[in-house]
Amino acid sequence: MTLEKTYDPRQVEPDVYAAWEAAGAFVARPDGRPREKTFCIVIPPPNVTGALHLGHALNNTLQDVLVRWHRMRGFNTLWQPGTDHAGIATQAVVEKRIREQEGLTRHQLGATPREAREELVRRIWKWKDEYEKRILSQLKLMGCSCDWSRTRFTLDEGLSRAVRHIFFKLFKDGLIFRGKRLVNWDTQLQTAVSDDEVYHETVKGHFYHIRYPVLGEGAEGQRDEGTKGQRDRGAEAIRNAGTGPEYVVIATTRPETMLGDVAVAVHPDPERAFAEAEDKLRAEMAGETRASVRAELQARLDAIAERRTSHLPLLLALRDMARAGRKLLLPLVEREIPLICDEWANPMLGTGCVKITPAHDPNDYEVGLRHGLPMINVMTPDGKIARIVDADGSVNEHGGDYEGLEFSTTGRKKVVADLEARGLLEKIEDRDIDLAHSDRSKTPIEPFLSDQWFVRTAGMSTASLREANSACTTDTQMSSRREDIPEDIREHISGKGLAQAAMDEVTSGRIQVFPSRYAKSYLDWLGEKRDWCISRQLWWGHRIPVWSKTTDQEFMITSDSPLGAIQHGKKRKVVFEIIEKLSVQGLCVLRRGHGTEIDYPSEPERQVLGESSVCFRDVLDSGDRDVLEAVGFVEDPDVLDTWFSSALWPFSTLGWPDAEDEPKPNFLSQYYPTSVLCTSRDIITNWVARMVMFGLYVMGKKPFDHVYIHPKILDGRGETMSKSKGNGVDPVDIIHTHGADALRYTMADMTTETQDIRMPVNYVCPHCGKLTDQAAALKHEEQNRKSRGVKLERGLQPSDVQRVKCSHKECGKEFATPWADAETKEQLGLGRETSEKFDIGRNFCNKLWNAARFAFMNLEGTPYRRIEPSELLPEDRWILARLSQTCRRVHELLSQYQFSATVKELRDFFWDSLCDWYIELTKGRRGMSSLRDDNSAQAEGAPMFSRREGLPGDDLPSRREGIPGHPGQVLAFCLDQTLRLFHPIIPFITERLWRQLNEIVPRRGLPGLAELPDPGLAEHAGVGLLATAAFPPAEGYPALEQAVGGAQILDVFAQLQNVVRAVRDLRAACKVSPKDRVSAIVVLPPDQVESFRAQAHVVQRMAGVGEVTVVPEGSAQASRPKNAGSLRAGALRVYVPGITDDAAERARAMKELADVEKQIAGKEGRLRNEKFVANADPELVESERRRLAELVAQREALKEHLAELG
RNA sequence: GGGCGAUUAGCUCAGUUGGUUAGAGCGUUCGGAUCACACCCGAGAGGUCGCAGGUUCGAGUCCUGCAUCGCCCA
Repeated sequence: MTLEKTYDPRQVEPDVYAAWEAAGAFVARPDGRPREKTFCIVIPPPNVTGALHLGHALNNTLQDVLVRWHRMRGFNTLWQPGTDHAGIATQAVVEKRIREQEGLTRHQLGATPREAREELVRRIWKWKDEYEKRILSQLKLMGCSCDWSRTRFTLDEGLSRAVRHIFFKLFKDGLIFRGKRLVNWDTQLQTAVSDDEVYHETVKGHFYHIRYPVLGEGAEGQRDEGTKGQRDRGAEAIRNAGTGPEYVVIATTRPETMLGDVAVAVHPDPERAFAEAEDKLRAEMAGETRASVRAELQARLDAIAERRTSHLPLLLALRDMARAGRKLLLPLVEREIPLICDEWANPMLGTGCVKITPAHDPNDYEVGLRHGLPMINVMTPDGKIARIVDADGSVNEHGGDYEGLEFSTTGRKKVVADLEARGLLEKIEDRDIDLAHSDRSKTPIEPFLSDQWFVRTAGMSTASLREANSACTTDTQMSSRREDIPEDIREHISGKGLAQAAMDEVTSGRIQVFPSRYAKSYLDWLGEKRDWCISRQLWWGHRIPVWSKTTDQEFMITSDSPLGAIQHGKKRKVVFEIIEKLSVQGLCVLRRGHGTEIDYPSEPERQVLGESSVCFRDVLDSGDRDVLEAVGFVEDPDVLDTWFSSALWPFSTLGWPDAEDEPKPNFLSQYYPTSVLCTSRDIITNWVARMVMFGLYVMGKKPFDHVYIHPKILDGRGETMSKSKGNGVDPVDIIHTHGADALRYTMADMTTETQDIRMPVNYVCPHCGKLTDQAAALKHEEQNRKSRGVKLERGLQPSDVQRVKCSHKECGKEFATPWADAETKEQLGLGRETSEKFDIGRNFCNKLWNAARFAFMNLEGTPYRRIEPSELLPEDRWILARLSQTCRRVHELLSQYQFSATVKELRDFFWDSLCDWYIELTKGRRGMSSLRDDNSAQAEGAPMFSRREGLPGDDLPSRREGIPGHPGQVLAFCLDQTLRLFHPIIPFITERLWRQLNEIVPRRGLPGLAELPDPGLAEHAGVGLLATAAFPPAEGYPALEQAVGGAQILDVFAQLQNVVRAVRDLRAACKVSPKDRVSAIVVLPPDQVESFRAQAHVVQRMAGVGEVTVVPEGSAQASRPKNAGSLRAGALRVYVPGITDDAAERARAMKELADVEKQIAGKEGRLRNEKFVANADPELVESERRRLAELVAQREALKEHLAELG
């Protein structure tokens, strides 16, 4: 079986992966091995919205490196794979497709709401099946060594059960509640979206200044006299105002929200606010020297002074009016609203007064809570103006004019027009507005007051906790499962709060974060202990397992007996029975009173008017549903936030809750807590923090020991790659152009501790094969479109572009991008995406392939016998010392997640040391007899690795006698170790080469120095795969290192390398042809002469030197011959006679002299400095002196040399 | 507004607790069809380490301020 000259991944990867799978190499089995020898990673489940891009390729490459490394180290290893349903993202993508292809909304997919919902969900499952398949195949093509038999999906039955169980537990423990909250509302998708699904964009808008008439003192009384409804009530109010201003002017960018105004606020102490602003500016001024900045500060001070005159008196007057309880008349809807004092009103901005619309603005919402104001919602879920009600719930008689208009478009227009008609619009200013948009629908977000479910993450007092547990649960029949976690831990966690518990894991070091700086964002976020809104108004996801009913007078729940006390007329018995029956499976009841506050769980005996909710741990059968519905319970229509199920991933995938009842060891007991979570920084809060909270809460143990945060992949323009953005590059495209190992090698090589990795993207022209830069192509296309008059709101994304012109002049043909439709691809040819970056990996693989190929050509028949250290040549000793050192470093670096440094270390060993020096040196060696068995039929004395006659050095006396040593054994050993060390990073090629190595040199190692298990024997148990072979030891090979002279041989060889490089430099500078041999005279201290003779062949072979003469310093031959180049390396001097290009040699020597003098100057300066000599480490001072002496000697030699050159 | 990070060769990035002449890969220049590899081999050029101060015998590294860019949170 011979190897191709160039490595072709396509001929290797499929077979290798098939071999791994056939052998079950990735299948994990719980075997009770201790924690120290168990390694588990749960994959951050890719969402099924779309295919994976290079960001995922990075994420999964690094995980696979860690997993394979541990598997080879003999750990019981599990990499748990799976995918995530990604509620909103996936639903949005599928809905969008249905809209585009069929022109239907999700509500139109069925005759009834239930049918529509079922149809949409059915279609999303279809989508999911398609993309899950694609994603799993992408992971396999990358070489990921997951245990595929354990693949999970967040909506699987098992995982859904886990979701219901934890929801139930949280509900029962009083950590889940329902409340009205202001949320980010996507009016198109009609759902709340979380903050991280919102992006902000500055748009051109207006600042509307509106007059709100002030009602006269006692105006409230007048209202009762029946003037309500009078058309010109506003004008009347002004007349009634009597003293003080007639209007209050407020400014707003969203005038339509005024329909929901419930107050106008003014600062409680405007005087102080002015003073504080001025103090702050003066303080800045005091520390400032730059004139321009001072001028600017002064201008701002002047502006405040002016404002003091223009605005302050009015603001003070308004403040006093607010204190006096004066009211305003909200125009259009003619609602009386109070003037209030609140610090939210900024006296420095606009008019200094601010309208308060708690149901439509987050800040106003806070003000509303502070002042106990009503919250009037004036928008419908689909973004229209709602039926306007007033604070008491009565329908506002003027609201009809507006109801049904589009909220922020036609509604705004009419509001503004009507205000203008009434003379209440003072002015309109242009203004840039920061507007929140939904990432999913790209439409503006409206703050919206709605019912949502929350998880409480802050702590509760022990008392309220106990009450919560006793008041609301009926867990008489609960399984014994909860006892697995001691009650005090449960209580402790609930008591201090989930967030605090999760923070403590990190601050205590029980969970370590790499790089450590990311611990801060985790702690900062959790420190806010905000309630987590877990409901989403979607159809795709885990249905919230709660049924609710609005109660009336007859329907009562009391805490002492939640089962028996539900009364509902005649149906009482039925309800009792169903609830009792369900309670066996687990049930609890949450009481909730009126309004927005949660009436829970105090006042146990109070009659409740409002809503009762029942939570079920298990799925209801249809009979139970019917009964519940018959008595008026309604299933909650919402689904859970996707992160809720993701937060369970580390234990739900391992079989919780069922596994708790199974015999041990099982997957849960063996692999939880997992070892490391490997992800990118943008989901530290959404995901990592929540996994820790839920892991502690449910399992009583952290979910992982380490969190490793890797960089993000940016495209050529510096934008992060993302599925929804449309700039993701498919790793399969890279595998197509470069191979999976090249992809992985490059990924690992680029993974430093920085936060981002720039990845310029190219298209491969299908016509000429050359590359076209994507960023440039996009820019070009943008200009094209602009010149055609197309308006672009945002820059083009790769997914916006279907066709691109090859940027090479001689080609210039158009081709289709991966985002084009099938027809265009067919017509123009597909220009795949790739990146030149991956050439690094491809080139590396080819080098490895060829080095192995060379070795295989020469290693046939390599013996396996004991080697005495004295038989080894310097290069043998050196490469073995290097190998041992490399093993150690690789372990150190990988255990610190230093992937780039690991690759660099390995590359240096393999390419620079093994290929460029060691393998080159074996080419000059004879020694068939020692390479092969003595009784081998091969003739002795022939060159070992080269068929070429007359190599330089062949004529040396020692050569003819044959050089001792066992290069075959050493080389086979080094190659074996290299393949093992590289396997986690580039598994395919190493597996393939190792297979061949096993055929050619089945028994290898250095008996007596470093033993290796026989690949055919114990460690492989008949499998014979590198994927399950032993990784080189963490401590390297200490005995071997000692035998070959350890650190000393590294120094000796480094000096030899310097000599070789110096001679090569001289040859190149003086244009000596590579074909020509030169001779060399090496002058060195007498005591080193003998040992250097044993190394001379290195200089000969590596520097193209024919004859080496070694002479002691001071001897007759030690002076420089005529026409000789002169070089120096440490204590050693080299003359190379026969350099005929004097000018070149002079230039080279001059340059070297300048270099040396520069160094001398530096050292002299430093040593002349008494403080340096006094303060610096004495060893450092001494070495500086030594070095200076060497440099001075070198300078003298160079000067002499130059003088002779003339 | 608060936090985190970045700024080092033409490009992409390393640079450990401060200490030889600041490194690598790519690109570039010169030389090389050599017999494992031209996806290769050998040699070279290329940097006042973003700016301004400070600490120190000594600063790419530590401190302060500024500038530009990116991300996260308000």
